[in-house]
Amino acid sequence: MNDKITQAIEQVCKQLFDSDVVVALERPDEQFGDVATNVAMQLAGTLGENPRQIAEKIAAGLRETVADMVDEITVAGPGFLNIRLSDQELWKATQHSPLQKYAGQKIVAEYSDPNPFKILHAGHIFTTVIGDAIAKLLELAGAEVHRVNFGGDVGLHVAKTMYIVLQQFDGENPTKLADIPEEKRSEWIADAYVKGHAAYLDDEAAKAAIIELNKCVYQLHADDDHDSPFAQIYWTCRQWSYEAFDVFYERLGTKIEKYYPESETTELGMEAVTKHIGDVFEKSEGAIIFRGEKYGLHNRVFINQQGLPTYETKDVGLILKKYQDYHFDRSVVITGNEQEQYMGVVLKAIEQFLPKLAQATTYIPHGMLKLTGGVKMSSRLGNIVRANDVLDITAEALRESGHKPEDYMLLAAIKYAFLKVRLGRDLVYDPKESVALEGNSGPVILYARARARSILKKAAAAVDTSNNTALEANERSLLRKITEYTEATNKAIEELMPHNICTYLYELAQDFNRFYEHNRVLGDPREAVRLRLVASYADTLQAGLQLLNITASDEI
RNA sequence: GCGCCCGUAGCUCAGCGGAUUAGAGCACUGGUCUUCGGAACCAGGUGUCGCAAGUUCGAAUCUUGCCGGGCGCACCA
Repeated sequence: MNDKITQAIEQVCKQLFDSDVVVALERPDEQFGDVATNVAMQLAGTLGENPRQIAEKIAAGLRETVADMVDEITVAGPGFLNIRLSDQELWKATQHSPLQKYAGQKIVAEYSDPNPFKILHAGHIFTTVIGDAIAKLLELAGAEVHRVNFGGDVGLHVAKTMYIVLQQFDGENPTKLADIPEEKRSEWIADAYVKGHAAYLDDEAAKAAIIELNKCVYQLHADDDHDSPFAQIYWTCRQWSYEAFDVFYERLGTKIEKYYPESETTELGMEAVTKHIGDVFEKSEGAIIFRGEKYGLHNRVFINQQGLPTYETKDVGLILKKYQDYHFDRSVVITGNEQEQYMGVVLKAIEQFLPKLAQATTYIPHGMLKLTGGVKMSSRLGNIVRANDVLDITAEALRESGHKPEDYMLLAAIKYAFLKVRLGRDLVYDPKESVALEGNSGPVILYARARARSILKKAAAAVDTSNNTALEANERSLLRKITEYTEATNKAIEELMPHNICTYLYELAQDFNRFYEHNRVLGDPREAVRLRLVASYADTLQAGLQLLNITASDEI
């Protein structure tokens, strides 16, 4: 619909002024019309004419070419061109056709990134929900999306965990693994990490032992060792971590199709970095570094003094590995913004020897998750808020408000709360507010949808889809709001920011509530048309919720 | 010290260059309705849009400086 109007305006401008302006349509205040454009003001500069006069000329031309689609075309203010569509065109506009910005593209979306040998913390649930919503947006825009994550199965944190495990097992005794009950595995690993981390900080001997273990873990991978007692413990613990991730993702309603462990990216990374010592990387104090300061960035170590790859090199390997596996058109990487500058350095380094891969990468940083009261959650400290804690405090909030903490409601509350603020901002999470039955919350949207579905179920009349019934002003107003879904999703796609969807859904629900309060549907002479409105409204809410990966229910 | 991000009503946030009064929700106050799911609707009012300059016909929105907060700055991830 908008395409036709846009084309018509461009055509008229071409005919009248021989101008090739690109027309951008906006959504004006309702009193002015359904769509508007400021082309006349743009043209005024180049043509040296009064923008209002230009607008009048364009309006006259348009009245000829799009007469069948519009009710009224007016000129207002400094030269805005306002167009009021016909009812039929508005109905057509409820058939949403999202911007196909990524049509036919294969996109690898990396997010969540939990580390095996550690526990999932609150930040992971946040980043996973955000990553999921972005993946959904990419799919809506026509992409084939592959969801992957990246986690450290080698490195100091692994050595810290293994140090305590070995202590508890009285050495390399894999048979002791059987003593750990299945349901206690992730807690047990988490606990070992926390203790290992503390030992590393407090105890010099432990620190030395952990550094040694770190090398052992790298060696284990180099040797492809699956048989030694040490290796058996290592691989089993890694597997247990991955199983815990599977459970977590399933509960959140997502599926990560591939877990990239760092161990599988080190070789490719080392190869690439080593190959470019001299032209891209350089030696410094016994390490191999990238001199980011040449580009206004930080210098970073890629291979440390012991000859081991740092995270930087593993990330270089990761992008190569992803490309080997998928031959993607675009790689989207989503992480917390504390890594933003780090990422800048890695991408700049990659740009030096693989410019195409760097250009095909979209990095999306998001903010930090905080609890009400401003408590920040750290992944390094032992006293962290765990991912499950977030689910638990939300369940508790539901109970306190007198509701069953069913998962669909729990997740709707959490996901919506996480997604409703502009991407990039820190989020202050208030579980009470997230489950609130009023205000801009997930449960409110769920309820709004359930209510609309209930009306439709009770309806006796057939829905009037004829376009023969002229709409009343308040009906038309609601319909207009429903058609805005397309703009909301397009904006979300364009910016890759899901909060646009939340903002819109809430506005829509508010508008509907107002309409519904003052207009009867069932039993009213206008029931048939109004049912069509209610159905369209319910469908729109449903589409929006799906985009946010929120599951709705008809019975609440 | 340098760099990146952020600063909008008491609180949580939209708005991120255009239509002379900057919007929601929460909280607070009053009202409507024997309610198609009342988890509703209506009314009531607060803001030097951190501060100051600049660009523009026009700035919460762009630029610069300052103030305040968060994060990052070499062998952790």
